[in-house]
Amino acid sequence: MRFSKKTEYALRAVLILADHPPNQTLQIQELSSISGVSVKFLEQILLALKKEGILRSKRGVGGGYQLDLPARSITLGQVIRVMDGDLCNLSSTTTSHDTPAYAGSSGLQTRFSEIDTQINQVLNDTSLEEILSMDRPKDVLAFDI
Amino acid sequence: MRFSKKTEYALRAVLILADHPPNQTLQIQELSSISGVSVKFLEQILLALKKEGILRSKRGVGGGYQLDLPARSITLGQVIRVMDGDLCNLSSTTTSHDTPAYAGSSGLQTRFSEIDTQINQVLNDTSLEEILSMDRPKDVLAFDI
DNA sequence: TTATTCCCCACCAATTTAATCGGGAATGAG
DNA sequence: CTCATTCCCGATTAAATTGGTGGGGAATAA
Repeated sequence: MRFSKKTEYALRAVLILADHPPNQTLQIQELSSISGVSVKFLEQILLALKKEGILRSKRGVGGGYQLDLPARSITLGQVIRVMDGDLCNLSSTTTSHDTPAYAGSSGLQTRFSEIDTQINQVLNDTSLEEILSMDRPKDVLAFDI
Repeated sequence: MRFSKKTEYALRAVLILADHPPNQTLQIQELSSISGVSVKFLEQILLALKKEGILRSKRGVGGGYQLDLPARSITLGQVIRVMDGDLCNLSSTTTSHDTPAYAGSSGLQTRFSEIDTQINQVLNDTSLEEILSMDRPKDVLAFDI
């Protein structure tokens, strides 16, 4: 059980955007060279993120992408969910008529849904801003002056 | 991000075995019809579980499979790990030479490793017995007499 | 009206997942 | 001993998903 490349690339992209001034747009070409993801593949990802209201974009000269919300209020959970859908899902794999005994142990369902909730709590509680500040804790440096 | 069929079927199988008297063996044919999983596919799964010491088996007439440990001391984590390997790994998705800026935000790594720990705690803390008692809480009924 | 930049959909290749097939080896009954 | 039974095991195949490409269309602003 791991995260897909798409999810990983999406996280790279939004972190790059979060690391730039909020009213500056970045073109897909720039995002591509910074993140190391091909323009065409990134395109799919950015469009999906846009459709979900995480990014906004502008066409034509001087256009590009930017976050549609402050980095403080975009969470890992939101981004991941756009790309990968539900986390920790067991029941979605069972088809409609396929319900023999033990196909869906309700106890099992319950446990997995609890786990799902826990994961989501952590992911929905971590903002892009928080990730950035973990990467370069400049606040801490202030104390060294 | 979801669990594979193999994992799901493995969980079905061990729950069925956990729901039978500990010293009774079930043949693969029975497990197949109860769980709704084909004999041949189930075979792969049971052999993997056996190799990891979760099941034991006996060949010939009257043979079959049974848990190699009490249901109380087999956890969801053990079963899932046999089928799917590591849970929730992000760092493994980045290849060696592929490390441009933002490829590995250390803050992101840290957060994901925290999440991984949390998931494992829940999964390693839930036994088959516990799942069964969630499915049919007969202890609760005793109070109604 | 034209260069620029995002938008959209279809396609392809590689990998992984799901499942099947055809025997082989241990076990115990007779 | 031999034979039915039941697990063991590797190879193969089919379907689905993932990762990635390509080509053209639509908005925007100079």
